[in-house]
Parts: sequence; structure tokens; C-alpha cells
Amino acid sequence: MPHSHDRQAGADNTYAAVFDAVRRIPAGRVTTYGRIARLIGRPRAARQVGYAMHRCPSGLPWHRVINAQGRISLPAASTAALAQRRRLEEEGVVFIGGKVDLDRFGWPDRD
DNA sequence: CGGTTGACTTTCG
DNA sequence: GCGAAAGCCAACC
Repeated sequence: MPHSHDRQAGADNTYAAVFDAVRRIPAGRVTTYGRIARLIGRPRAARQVGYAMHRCPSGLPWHRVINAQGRISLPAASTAALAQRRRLEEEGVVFIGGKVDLDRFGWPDRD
């Protein structure tokens, strides 16, 4: 383990923790950057989760991560945003007015 | 080493 | 319900 005078898990573990949390999201569910930040013990580091998403490895279900408003956090016209929405819809996630109802599709949530 | 940046969140008008 | 502003924190240059 790292020395305790350092911050919590250590910066090197941050990305791994974020990626691991994202991999735990089941298909057909979504979560928010802030929720992941909280899961890895950094409730205020939501932006860094987004940053980690930009650097995410292939095979990671990054499309299941959206913002707290239930909206895709990318320019609506961008290729990535369109791909994200399409993938989520393929998994059964419903967009209403361009937004996802986090109360129904959010994770963690009821089973 | 220090200012900028950004796939965020929350609050206010 | 929406847009603007402020707050936060690590990566980048």
C-alpha cells in the first residue's frame, strides 16, 4: 500500500478505479460522472471522470456514462454523441426529449 | 512549477 | 424548465 500521507488511493489508481467502475455498469443501465466519482472516493472529481472517459481504453462501455441531467455530455452533432445514443438505445435505454430518465435507467438502482 | 483546460455538478435568475 | 455563473480537481502544456 502507498504511504498514508499521500491522497487516498493514489493518482495512479484513479484511472483504474474509474475504468473498473464503468465496466461494472450492466447493459441497459446508465450512470453519471458524479456517481462514479463518488464510487471511487472522490465525490468532487466528476470532471476528472469525464477526462478519464476521453482517455478510455477500447472495450470500455463508456457510452453508459452520461451527465447528471440525463443528457449526453458531448456536442449533440458530434459523431461520438450520436454513437453513444445509438448504443444506449440498442441496449434498451429510452431517450425522452433527448434525455434519459435516471430514475429508471440509472445505476446503481433497484434490480 | 504554474496557468489553462475540460465527456461535471450545483445554484441562481 | 433553461441558460448563465461559480465551484472543484486532476491532467496537460
